[in-house]
Amino acid sequence: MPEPQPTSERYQPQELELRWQQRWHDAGAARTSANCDTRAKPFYALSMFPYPSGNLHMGHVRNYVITDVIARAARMRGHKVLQPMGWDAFGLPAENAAIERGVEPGPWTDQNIASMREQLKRLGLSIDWDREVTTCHSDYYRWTQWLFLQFLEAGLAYQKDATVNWDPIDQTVLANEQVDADGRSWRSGALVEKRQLRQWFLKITAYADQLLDDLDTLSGWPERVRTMQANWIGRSSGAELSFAVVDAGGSSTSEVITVFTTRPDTIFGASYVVLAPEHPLVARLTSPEHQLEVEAFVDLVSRQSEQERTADDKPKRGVAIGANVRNPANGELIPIWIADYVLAEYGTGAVMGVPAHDQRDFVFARQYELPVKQVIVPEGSDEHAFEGGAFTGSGVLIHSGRFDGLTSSDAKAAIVAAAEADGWGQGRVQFRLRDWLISRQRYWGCPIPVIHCESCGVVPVPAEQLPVELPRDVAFSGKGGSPLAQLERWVNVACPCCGQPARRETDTMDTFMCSSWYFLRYADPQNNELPFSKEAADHWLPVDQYVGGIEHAILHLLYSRFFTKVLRDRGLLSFSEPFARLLTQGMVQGITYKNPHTGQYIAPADVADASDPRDPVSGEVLETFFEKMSKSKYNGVDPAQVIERYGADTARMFILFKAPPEKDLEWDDADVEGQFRFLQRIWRQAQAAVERNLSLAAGVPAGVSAGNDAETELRRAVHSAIAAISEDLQDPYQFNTAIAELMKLSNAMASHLEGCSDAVATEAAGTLLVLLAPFAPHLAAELWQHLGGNGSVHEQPWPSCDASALVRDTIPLVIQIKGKVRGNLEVPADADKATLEQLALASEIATKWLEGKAPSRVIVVPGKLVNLVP
RNA sequence: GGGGGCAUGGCGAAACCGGUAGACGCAGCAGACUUAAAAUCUGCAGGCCGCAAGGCUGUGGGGGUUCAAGUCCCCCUGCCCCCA
Repeated sequence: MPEPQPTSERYQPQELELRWQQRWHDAGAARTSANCDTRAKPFYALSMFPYPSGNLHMGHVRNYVITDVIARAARMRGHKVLQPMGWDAFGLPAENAAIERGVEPGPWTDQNIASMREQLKRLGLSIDWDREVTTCHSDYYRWTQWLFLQFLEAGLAYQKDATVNWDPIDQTVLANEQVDADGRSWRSGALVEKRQLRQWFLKITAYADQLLDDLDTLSGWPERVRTMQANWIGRSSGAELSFAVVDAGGSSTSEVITVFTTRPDTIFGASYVVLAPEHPLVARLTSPEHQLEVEAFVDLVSRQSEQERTADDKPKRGVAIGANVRNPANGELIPIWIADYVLAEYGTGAVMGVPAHDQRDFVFARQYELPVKQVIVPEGSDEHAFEGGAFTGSGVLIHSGRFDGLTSSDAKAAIVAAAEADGWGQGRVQFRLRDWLISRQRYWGCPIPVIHCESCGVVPVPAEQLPVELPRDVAFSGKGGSPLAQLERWVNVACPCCGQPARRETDTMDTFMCSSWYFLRYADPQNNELPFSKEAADHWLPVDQYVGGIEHAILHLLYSRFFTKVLRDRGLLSFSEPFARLLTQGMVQGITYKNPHTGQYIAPADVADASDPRDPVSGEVLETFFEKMSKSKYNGVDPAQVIERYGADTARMFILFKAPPEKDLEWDDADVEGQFRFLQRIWRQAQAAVERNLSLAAGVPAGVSAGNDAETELRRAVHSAIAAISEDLQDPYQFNTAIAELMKLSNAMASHLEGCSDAVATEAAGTLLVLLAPFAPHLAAELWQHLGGNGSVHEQPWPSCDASALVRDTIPLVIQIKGKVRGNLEVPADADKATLEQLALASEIATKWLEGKAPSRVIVVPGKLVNLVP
């Protein structure tokens, strides 16, 4: 047994970290008001707030550690920083716990929050907990309701019938994610039915153009997130064209089918028209002899999901309804069909079938032997052969009357113009984006604050009566619809308008509503008059850096952008985009073992030899790979255990060093160990400095100069570390290389410290701690104190690079012969081109490789290389 | 099928604006210290040939531009993500 060393001589992260966390808490170090220097520029660092499951996992840790490093670095650079935290606390898990275990959602959630908050605090994050928000507390959701009423007043919230997933056994509505791939309820196992129910929507489509166009202003967002949003919004320009319905005798009726198409240039190729089975005209136009067949088909389709209906690899099915339309372009009579691949919600719920130039129409036409009429040929080529499918590209029109010979794009304009002139169509922009369905038939959500009155209709709950609180003591059976709807004492209420008996709305809101504005509440969390004051919001927002998972790249970010624009138009804000910069961090993956034959996942603890992983039962060789940590794969690593063993600083350093932030990160215990060793090494180096009586009482010394080689080398290491880390902490964030630079500095200290003056050694040690502070805040603070540092290391100004320390007298000049490196030449750093050329030509390398001949060409890159081309 | 991304040692990765590929770390090997081990320290390390000096080769594959390509352009393969 080795002698236990005195405490101060050993790195004991657990004790030290708890001590500093307590001290920071007592001093209010992370409170925004505490660093509220009015001259300082505000910086808002935001992590996506978590659902309080009760368990902190590594994905959270990565997210918050990244944000914390950014926040701490910003503080040291003189910003006043807002780094808040909160809880996205409504949602299904709490309600499921209520159904399964009879615990009330509210207290259950609060307990989870309490335990997760403690786990979070152990990470040493500089979060201002005074600004914590919890979406399921009425002092928050009161304002979610208030904001809903803003949407209602603006005409942006409305009700309409929509299809929901209905569980016929539990008599309840299911969310899409509660329906499995076979279309069965996750709970009852019943085949889920489609039902029409009156639901609340927000009119996000009214902002589709802005949401799309403003993506171009988000230069601080990853390109791929912007692309995903643009695709989701899906703006396409085309035309609505009207086809008059023709009766059995061949004369036009008053009915008209309007189709949406992005290819008006192909209208002469239309050989039929397809309605969505749900289209309102279907019932009216179906001929008596097709009645039975059509009804059966509509019924069949109603049981399919949208994905099944539109998937490319599924056969397209349909039936004719026994009526015809006249093609307005050429007067031809073509039949009306209904088919599963046409959706009622998209466009007009009707399309023209052009089999020659649309792949789905082509498949459909082949199946039902409908004519394929080619009207576009590829430019400069013969007619297209249709064995492989439709020709969907642009080309030149044929068989299109007076439009023959036009290119597709000219023809689109010409045909739309003709349609507009003759009254059978018009140009139109179509979006893929649909209005946002916010109704949930659930208890554990924010109640929609309206009252339904027989005489007054939909009446908003007056603002002064907010919040509409969720009732307590509710029975959760999981059956019979929303628990709120079954609670007569809560539902029955007097109409605020006329005082007559009325009924509360029993739907609650989609939790995305709560998370679409939480970042605004952080700016002004205690406000009792408004969700936030305009001054506070405009002061802190837009968020300078938002950090979170790519899984929110579409919905959460789109809804938040939508809220921001609506609130701007209501005069509540004066900016248009909530998040100036966005970092989407990669997943944390764990090592995963799987038996390739049985498909079973094996826990790493059951694998005896990691270098030859085998099934503990059968001895079969296992597949080894990295996958997102999850319980079912037994590949999770518990942050609490890592912190207990190595401390939060090691966990932070490992996560930041192992991979660049936006890439997936493979958890590796050996690398964690490596980081721990690195921090221990810094500890020892600092102890050596203490023993040498170095002191940081006067801060990191300035104006230090080098007198010998060791000092020159060390100062160069110090200042190139400052330059590199400063760079790595700026927009493309590269925490992994920043930590590599810290390691290089530590290595340089190990090699040169002995030969250095106290001044140079102190500069190096002090700078290392200051640069380390954002990454390993506890250790940096501790060692700063050991060295007698004045104040907190976290309040030190970010160091600036002394360019003179980087200057070299000589540099190694690379000599290339015809682009291949053949050697180095030590040359004066300031030598000009001509000198470099002479030195290179005179070198042994040149003599050897040019064999005495003069080069035909010489390229000189000063400071780098000379390339001699024979 | 459409859109986007990625591909570099045994592994994670680095490489500014085209200018010495593999920084930094993990794993590994050798040495020092130790009775021994651990820890620590020092050194080696893409591959091939060679005792060595040195040479050849090398960033998924093929082609191109250039004095010079991991980096730019074209084609192909594989993997991942999003949308259908």
